[in-house]
Amino acid sequence: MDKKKETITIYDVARVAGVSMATVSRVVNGNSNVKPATRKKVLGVIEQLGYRPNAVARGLASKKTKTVGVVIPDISNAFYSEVTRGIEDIATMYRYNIILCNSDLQQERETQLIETLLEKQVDGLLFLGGNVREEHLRIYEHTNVPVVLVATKVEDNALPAVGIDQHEAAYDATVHFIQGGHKKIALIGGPLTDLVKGYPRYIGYKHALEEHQIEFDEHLIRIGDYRYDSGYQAMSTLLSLTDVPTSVVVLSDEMAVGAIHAILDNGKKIPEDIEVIGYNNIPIASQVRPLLSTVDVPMYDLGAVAMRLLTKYMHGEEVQTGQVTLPHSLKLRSSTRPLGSIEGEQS
Amino acid sequence: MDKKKETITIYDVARVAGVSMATVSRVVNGNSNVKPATRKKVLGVIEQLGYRPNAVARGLASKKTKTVGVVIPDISNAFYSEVTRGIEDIATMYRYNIILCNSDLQQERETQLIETLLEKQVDGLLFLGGNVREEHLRIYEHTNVPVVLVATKVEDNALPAVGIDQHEAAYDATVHFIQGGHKKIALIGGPLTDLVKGYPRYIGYKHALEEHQIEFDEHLIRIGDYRYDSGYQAMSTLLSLTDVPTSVVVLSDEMAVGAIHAILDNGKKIPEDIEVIGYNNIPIASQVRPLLSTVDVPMYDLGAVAMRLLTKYMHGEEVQTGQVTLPHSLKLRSSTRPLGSIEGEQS
DNA sequence: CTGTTAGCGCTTTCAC
DNA sequence: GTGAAAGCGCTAACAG
Repeated sequence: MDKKKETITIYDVARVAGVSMATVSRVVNGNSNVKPATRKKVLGVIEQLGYRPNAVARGLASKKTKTVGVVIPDISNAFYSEVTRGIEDIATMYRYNIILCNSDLQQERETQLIETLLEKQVDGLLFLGGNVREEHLRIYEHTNVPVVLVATKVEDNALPAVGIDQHEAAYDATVHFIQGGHKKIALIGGPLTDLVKGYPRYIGYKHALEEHQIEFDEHLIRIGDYRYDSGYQAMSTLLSLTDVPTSVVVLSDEMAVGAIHAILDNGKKIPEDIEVIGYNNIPIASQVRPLLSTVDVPMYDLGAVAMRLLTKYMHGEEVQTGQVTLPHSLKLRSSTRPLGSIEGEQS
Repeated sequence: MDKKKETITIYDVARVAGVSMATVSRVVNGNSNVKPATRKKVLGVIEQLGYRPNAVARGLASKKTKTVGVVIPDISNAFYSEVTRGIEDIATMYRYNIILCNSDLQQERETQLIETLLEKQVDGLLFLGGNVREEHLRIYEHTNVPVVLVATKVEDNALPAVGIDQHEAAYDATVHFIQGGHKKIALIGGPLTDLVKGYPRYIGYKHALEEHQIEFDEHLIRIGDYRYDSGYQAMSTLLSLTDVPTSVVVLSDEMAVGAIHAILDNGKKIPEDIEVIGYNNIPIASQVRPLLSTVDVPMYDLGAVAMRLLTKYMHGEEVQTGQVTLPHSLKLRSSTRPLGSIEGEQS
């Protein structure tokens, strides 16, 4: 029997089972007020007819879609895909579906995606990375859909957010080198106009130097786009300095791997000649030689906590705006020397 | 004025603009049969009220959601995320939205996701990688929703699919080594029970040897799970052979990078001592030292072509079942020696 | 060009 | 426990 073509509805099930639509609806939704015998009969008919509930109709009638929208800047970025894993696991647990959308780092597309998601009547929205702009805020203001930011934040903490302390993480990485006796510590960072990552991390680096009376030297600063090539480029120019740095804090693992290769291609040794520390601890950090020391960011947890927060929010619980800060740590591998093994090569 | 709380509908717009719902619907949907003046007025009211069309209601009424579901085995796999890019670009072009779902390689979840997507009334379905099982086929049989497979296929070519010739690609890689004078060519592959990738690639390798009268040696075969660690492991055991291979075909780039590191950690040189060739040409292939030679698979195009095919299918055009095969090639970098530079070290 | 009128398939009071 | 009936917000004939 070919079940193609004819869509079978709750009405069909009701008719065949000899009950009302309401009853069928009750058993489909696990409502307890149904006599076991009736339930069994209905379930049988559902099976027999191959009935599949229409989520669109349900969404319209109940004004709930059990769906949350996730806007992600770049799906091929390991950081975000790991965060997404955390989101998905918790969403599955609470029986929410995810609509994952890729903004591809384009602002226009970002706004458009949020609009589309709202049109689709998602019950909640997770916005990852990227900059939250005026435009977004205006959209959020005019909707009742709960929004949680992940790995980004907004001025005035107007929205709930989950992230780490970017300033402190960069500070910690820099201090590690200072404690190792380094004086010439270079930085390969992100655009300083990026108020979420680039700038606060830069300031963290700077503060570390200041607090330890190390002179800040702007020649040791390079700005990349967080990707491999820019890390390679940046490191290459650093290597051409007359006074080559003895260590470098790189504010993304991908750039750090690029930097490592630039150093290696230059004939220098890691960590003997130059030590490198990355940021995020994505898989590639342990798939490169030497193994990359890096700031360990709890990516999965970022997603999981955010999704958990969102479920509370969607269920009407009060949710604080402002950031929930998750802990980070330093994951030391072989692109840095163990502390205590300092030789005297930095003047 | 706070637009929160009250949902404003097409009816509100109609009332304020002094027209009928039908007219509002027409302008929202870009129907040309509206007097410019009327259109303008309606548009004004929409703007003023901040009206946002309800896609759920529209979906119910029109029986079209302009949404396609994409089931992907692993979002953190670079291969699939690149394919997804291709899908997204074409989808955007044809004004379709994407619901991206991650099955996490779990079969049960795969089936469940397909069901959910169907409940959500997607207009089409793209199924990436993974094995298409009986269970799926049964679901597909009972629905009118067009399905296109990407980077996988099914027995009897029962469904339209887009992919490359796996057999030939592995064959080509192997032949490259044979032409380079190699006799001891190892293979790090995937499970032979995997009829989509593992097995056909293995057969491609085997055929290449056979056709060139090179003895097949099962000691040179290792099976991994396509990931870094398994590549490292596999290569390590290959390295401990009394008769170490002089070249190795690795059926995923991640495993290939693992293999490279195993070789390097073993103190051997690439490509001088051992040549390595990978598979897929994901970004990491050009972010490793030495740069990885690999089978260049048109990942983006796989996605783009599949999505294009699906749009045709959704628009009622006849679509052939069976695979559309896209071309692949060898991308030679520095983990292999240039052909013609053969020295005599293979006996 | 524009309005009227049925539904789309389901949930949800409100009765019984 | 179960049913009847009123929508949810929108589209799509059909009329005019």
